Amino acid sequence: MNAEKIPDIIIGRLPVYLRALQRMADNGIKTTSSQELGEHVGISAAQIRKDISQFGEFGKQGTGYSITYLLDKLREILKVDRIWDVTLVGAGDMGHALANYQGFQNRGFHIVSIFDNNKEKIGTKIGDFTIQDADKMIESIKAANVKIAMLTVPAPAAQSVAEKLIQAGVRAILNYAPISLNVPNNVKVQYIDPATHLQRMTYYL
Amino acid sequence: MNAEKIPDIIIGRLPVYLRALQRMADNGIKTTSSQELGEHVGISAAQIRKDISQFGEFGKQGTGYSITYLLDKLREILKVDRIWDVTLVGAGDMGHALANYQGFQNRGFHIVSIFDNNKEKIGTKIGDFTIQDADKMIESIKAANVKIAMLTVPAPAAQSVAEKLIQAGVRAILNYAPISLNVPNNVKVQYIDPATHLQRMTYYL
DNA sequence: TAGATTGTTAATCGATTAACAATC
DNA sequence: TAGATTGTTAATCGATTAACAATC
Repeated sequence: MNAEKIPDIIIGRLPVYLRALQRMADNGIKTTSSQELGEHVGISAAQIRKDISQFGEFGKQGTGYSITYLLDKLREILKVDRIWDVTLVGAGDMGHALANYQGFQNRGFHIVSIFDNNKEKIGTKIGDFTIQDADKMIESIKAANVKIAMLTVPAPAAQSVAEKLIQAGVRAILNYAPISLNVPNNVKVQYIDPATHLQRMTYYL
Repeated sequence: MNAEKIPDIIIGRLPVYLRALQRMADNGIKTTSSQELGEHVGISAAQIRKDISQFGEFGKQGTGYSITYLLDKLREILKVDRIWDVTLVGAGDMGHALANYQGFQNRGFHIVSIFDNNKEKIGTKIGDFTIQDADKMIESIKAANVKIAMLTVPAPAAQSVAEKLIQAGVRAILNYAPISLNVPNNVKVQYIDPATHLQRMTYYL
């Protein structure tokens, strides 16, 4: 792997490649080309080759890329060649949906705890999980050394909960609350807000 | 408004500005500056001024932007100064969460129908909605002239459902299925895949 | 060998930032 | 008037594309 700094925009495309390759592998395909992969993900072949070549020479002239080999490499680069523990804060509808989501396990993630501050929810179960008291969140996350959180609390609570998560050692937050979070440089945030995503499309209608 | 083509990357930031401004307005704030707004959303003041100025001169030197005026203008530009009908396809956990989501109404969207192909779900209710038979989807969407869909079906079904939606006149798809969709140029897609979003952050951990 | 496709370079294209005159 | 902040220009920075030698 290259020691130079890799632009964030490239890192952002790798999971898309990974997902498409995983799907090809599931379909029993052994080999692909930058051309073919590009058609699947809607990105130019040149860009895919350039992105991948930032990390090494993973292809072969004339034949393209071995899918399983490239999958291994991409997983290694993205550090999803392991299973990350994830905590979920906010046991509303969205929290329930994420807790029941089957797509995490084989993509590198495993939910280990769920927190809420609603006294009526605390102690009840979602699937195998017992909803825990948000007051115990910091110590519990610290003790379990969890670095990733999904945040599905109401917008007015999101910033203060995020600060507690960071205090507890969390370094990556998937934020479902419809609000921009203020976090230090060493903490990453990804935003999922359906209304915002829809508003990115209405302009073109 | 300017007649030149506005880059997609700028359009993508406007909903973020809109959301932050809406929040300021809710807090009773009347005026803001590019500097202040930038601190809220994590974008440089220069970029915010440049983005906004693509569409007109909405600020005043010395005082900044009137929040309600800028809100109106951004809503107009993004075409969310109206309510868009949205259909929801896939009545799983994620579909339920979206159906119950309270955040659409005051941001320009209104769910009008829910479809699924599971015979046991068809006819049952989610909130006020009766789940409809996916076999009736095309004609129903056509008749109602719905242009926006949220897709929460399993990955293997997503492409073929998307094609039916497009055939029915849908031009914007919010895709929750973990797969890249192949669509014509006149159709917009936004992707929400929690695992992909998480994988964009693990690289940095 | 002939054909295919990579990895990489150079050229192009586009986005961001810095700076400041204009002006409220 | 003095101070603040916009809108815009020019400079910088970064990303994408086209092209092709290398090579499987």
